[in-house]
Amino acid sequence: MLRVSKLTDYAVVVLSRLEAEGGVQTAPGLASATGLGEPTVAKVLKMLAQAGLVEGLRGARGGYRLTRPLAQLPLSEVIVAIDGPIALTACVDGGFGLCEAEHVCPVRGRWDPVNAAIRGALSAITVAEIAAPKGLVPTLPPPVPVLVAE
Amino acid sequence: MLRVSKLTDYAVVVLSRLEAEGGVQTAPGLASATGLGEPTVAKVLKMLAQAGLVEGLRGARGGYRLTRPLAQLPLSEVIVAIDGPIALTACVDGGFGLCEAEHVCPVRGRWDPVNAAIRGALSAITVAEIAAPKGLVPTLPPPVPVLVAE
DNA sequence: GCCAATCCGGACCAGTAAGGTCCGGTTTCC
DNA sequence: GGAAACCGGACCTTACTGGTCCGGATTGGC
Repeated sequence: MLRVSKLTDYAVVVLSRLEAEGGVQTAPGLASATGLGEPTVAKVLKMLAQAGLVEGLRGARGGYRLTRPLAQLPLSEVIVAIDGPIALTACVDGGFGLCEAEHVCPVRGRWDPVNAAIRGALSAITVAEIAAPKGLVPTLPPPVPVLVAE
Repeated sequence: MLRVSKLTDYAVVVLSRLEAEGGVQTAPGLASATGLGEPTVAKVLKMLAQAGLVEGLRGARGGYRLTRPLAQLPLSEVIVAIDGPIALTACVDGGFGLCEAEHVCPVRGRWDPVNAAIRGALSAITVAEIAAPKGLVPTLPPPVPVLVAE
């Protein structure tokens, strides 16, 4: 656990491609460019558009466009857009203790500082940093298939 | 997403109780003290024992004991003990790109710095900090049941 | 003015993993 | 010798992710 969803991973890839190419690009185009499934890419784009990280242009000749350069886009925003609010535990955030069974629920940990620390760490990293440091490297040289220790 | 499992939450509660009371305590005792299910508490304790965060004493008059004060126990260790290694995405860590389909997998993001940042943030927080800042507050005063906006 | 391309919003289903429980075995104290 | 407790699993149910698909709305081109 403590994972982000695959969609978030895809989002970074798509955003990276979006910036590398520049301009307006269609969902099918991005799908073939990234090698991901077309419906999946469309889903990711829709989520990013709802969050305002990309702009969707409808109609023929439509597509998606970045609203910000990736260097100004903290990773935390992408995660929030795809995975929802960053809260490590279920019953926190707002913290009125309104669990279903508040009087029974013994989990009175203060996870808020933890959440804040995670948010801080994730806000300090931009998508540009993890997308592709210097240009895209679509394929690595095939490594020697050594025996992988399980 | 980006959640830790409930077991991790329980672990913090159990550890907190373990330190508050001091000495050796049994799984059933901790269960009733925390209000959690007995098998669940036992499961958490077993995991913590395997990770060396608590010490299990077998036999009658057995139980569990802390191996370290909580102030010296970073939260990251608890998370690793319960949730496994901290790696936000599936195909990272070690990073030989040995996904099942490496030549197809377009996810070439560098998540390693992100993982490192998360680990750093989680290592800087001790269990003592989130467990119960000043003594246990087992029950909050019942808040006025205002209408909760959905 | 019609048609095609494209985004939009949702419903839908299969696979996986968390959450929680239970059982037999072993160790230790009374 | 018996009871109390830990140990190491297996087991099942539920929820959610991951991925696909469809009808509707919008816009540009012929």
